[in-house]
Amino acid sequence: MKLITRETDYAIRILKAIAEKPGRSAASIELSKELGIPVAFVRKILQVLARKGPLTSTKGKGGGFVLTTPLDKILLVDIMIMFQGPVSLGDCLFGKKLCGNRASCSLRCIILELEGTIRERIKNVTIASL
Amino acid sequence: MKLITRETDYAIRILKAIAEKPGRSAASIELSKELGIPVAFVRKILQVLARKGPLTSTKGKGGGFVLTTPLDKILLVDIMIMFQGPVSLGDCLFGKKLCGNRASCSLRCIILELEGTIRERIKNVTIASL
DNA sequence: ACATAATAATACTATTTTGGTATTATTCAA
DNA sequence: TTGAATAATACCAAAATAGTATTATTATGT
Repeated sequence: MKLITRETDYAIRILKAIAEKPGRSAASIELSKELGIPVAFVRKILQVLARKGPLTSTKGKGGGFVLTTPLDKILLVDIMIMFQGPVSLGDCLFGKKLCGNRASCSLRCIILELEGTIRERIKNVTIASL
Repeated sequence: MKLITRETDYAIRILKAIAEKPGRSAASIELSKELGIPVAFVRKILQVLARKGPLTSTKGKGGGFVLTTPLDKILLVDIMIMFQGPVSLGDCLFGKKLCGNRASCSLRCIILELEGTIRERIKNVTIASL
């Protein structure tokens, strides 16, 4: 079981790589080579980051991606949410039904409690700190 | 993302159902009907429980499964391990390689720390308590 | 203006994990 | 000795994750 998925991990690496090139824009091919991630996949991730997140893109020759937010203002959780959805341990096993005694289901309580612990722990973790 | 998987959940229900029939053995069809889980799947789970765990089976007519350990001596973790493997949040994204700076990778540290928290929290949870 | 080098958008394919089924062999007891 | 049960194992299906390919659009240098 994975707390962070491959895409999230790549996204973090990509953000860090871009941050190392201040003042200019990073092209997907460049990032691909540098990080050893397939170009097409890098692009896919860059698109998500540009649409929902802390990058802007410029098209055309000499174009590429630029950070709009410094790494120490980008939260890990937000990247996780972009690529994996909200942090949750309880992802409904049964889509609400079947378990009639959900409210009193102590296993569920434990899971929710642990979920809270995780959320709390990573709440303030920035990309810069990684 | 799920802390416990469907099989684990079913296994717990099955154990509890069997415990409610003390002194006699429970047949898979009976459990299937009672819990609304497909027979074949119940059997598969029962087999694992009988092989690695806290059940014995008797074959032939009137056979079925019987608890060999009371529910308050069966740990949730052990059931989880049977059906999902060891509790872990870091399941290798890259099979050891790629991330050269693993030792100092602070994300990994956070994940391992949280993993420890989870382990600690569920360490003593028994099936009886659920 | 136009060609070209870049990204944008999206749809598709592949792999892995999880969930579930089916089939055949074995065992026990009436 | 036969039939009702489990044992064992191999198979199939759906969903999630990982990755690719294809086509459209945009911007810039000449």
